[in-house]
Order: sequence, then C-alpha cells, then structure tokens
Amino acid sequence: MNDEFSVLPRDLLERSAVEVAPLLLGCVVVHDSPEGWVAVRLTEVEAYAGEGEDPGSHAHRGETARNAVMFGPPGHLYVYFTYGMHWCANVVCGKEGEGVGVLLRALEPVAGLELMRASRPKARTDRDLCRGPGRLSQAMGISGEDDGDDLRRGRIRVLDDGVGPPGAPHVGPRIGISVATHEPWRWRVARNRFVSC
DNA sequence: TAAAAGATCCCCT
DNA sequence: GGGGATCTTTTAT
Repeated sequence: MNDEFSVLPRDLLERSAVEVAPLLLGCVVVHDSPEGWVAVRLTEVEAYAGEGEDPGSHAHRGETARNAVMFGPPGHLYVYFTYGMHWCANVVCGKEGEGVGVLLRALEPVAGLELMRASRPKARTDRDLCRGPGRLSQAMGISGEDDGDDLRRGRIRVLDDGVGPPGAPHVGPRIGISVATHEPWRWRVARNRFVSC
C-alpha cells in the first residue's frame, strides 16, 4: 500500500455509526477476487447504532448467529441475506461488543467495470449497476462467504485516498425500515448519479 | 413447529 | 408507482 491510499485507522472506526458513516463517503473499496478485482468509491451510506439504541438495527435485540460479526471488532464486514435473494454489506464500527454498523447503500465504479457488469447481468444501465445495497453487493461479488472479512487485511478493503466526497453530502432519513424512520442517518454525495435515490 | 417480517430488486404500467 | 419473487431469521405459540 502506498502513501496515497491508507486503510482507515481503527480508532476512527471505533466511533459511533453516525460519526463514521459520513467519513466513509468518498472512501475507496476494493475486492480482490478470483475472478479479478474491482474498485469503487462509496456514494451513499446509512448509520445503524448499537444494541438497545436503534430499533431499526439488526443489533437492536442483541447478538444472534446472523449478526454476530456486528458485535465483533470494528473494521470487519457484516454481510447478511435478505428478502430471500439479496446480500447486503456493512462496515462494523463502534467499540467491540456494541453492535454498531454502517450499511453500504450505493457506490460509483472506479475500476473493474467489465467484471461488475458481468456480475450483474440484469443491470441494463450503469446507473442500475450498483445503486442500492443488494445491487452493489452483487456488482462487487460480495456474498455470505465474505461475512466477517477483515477490511484492513482481507479480500475486501476500505481505503482512504484523501479525495473524499465532492462538496458537502446530503443528509436524510433512512430507507427500507419501518421503525426509527425519523432519524436523519443516511448520507449521500451531492450531484452524483450513483445513489439509490 | 409455525408464522411473519424483512436495512430489496425487477418488471410492469 | 405498485406488486410479486423468494427464503432466512427471528419470535411467538
């Protein structure tokens, strides 16, 4: 790893989801897979607070077999299966045992575009390639096998190249949940077509 | 053991 | 803008 790309330091990730989420906007995520590698830049994220603090979070009622990774050390990837077909990816943050995470909702391709298209044959346009948590996981080749991956040393890594998002991000309520919908915990970069909405 | 909901997506209109 | 797809996880009986 060179000077221009560094992994996010652990002390940064140990903060609350509401603090970490906007920091992740504009960060680069790479996946070095057997099929090839892809690199993207995060354009939309959502914060999910810890156990007992956020009714909208998988961690709200405590640790289970599914969400166990959320209660592990920060800087790992929490991947879950939903609606019988989709994988969704989160960056675990906060202190170990808190169950805090940031859902990756959308991203912009940086490299490996052809592999991403091949991974998502249903996407008719590049706009639909990785707009939404299920779509982006498919485009990046992320699945249950990646649950718990170490984002500093694993196949999938989160890097900070110092560029960050262009301008101030937009903030608004979270999407797709039925409780705690008033919390303005979704961030997306401004003036970018690679966001969920 | 059963039932319901789910941090969604796709195709149709 | 709306509904069906599809099945795991969780919670209730």
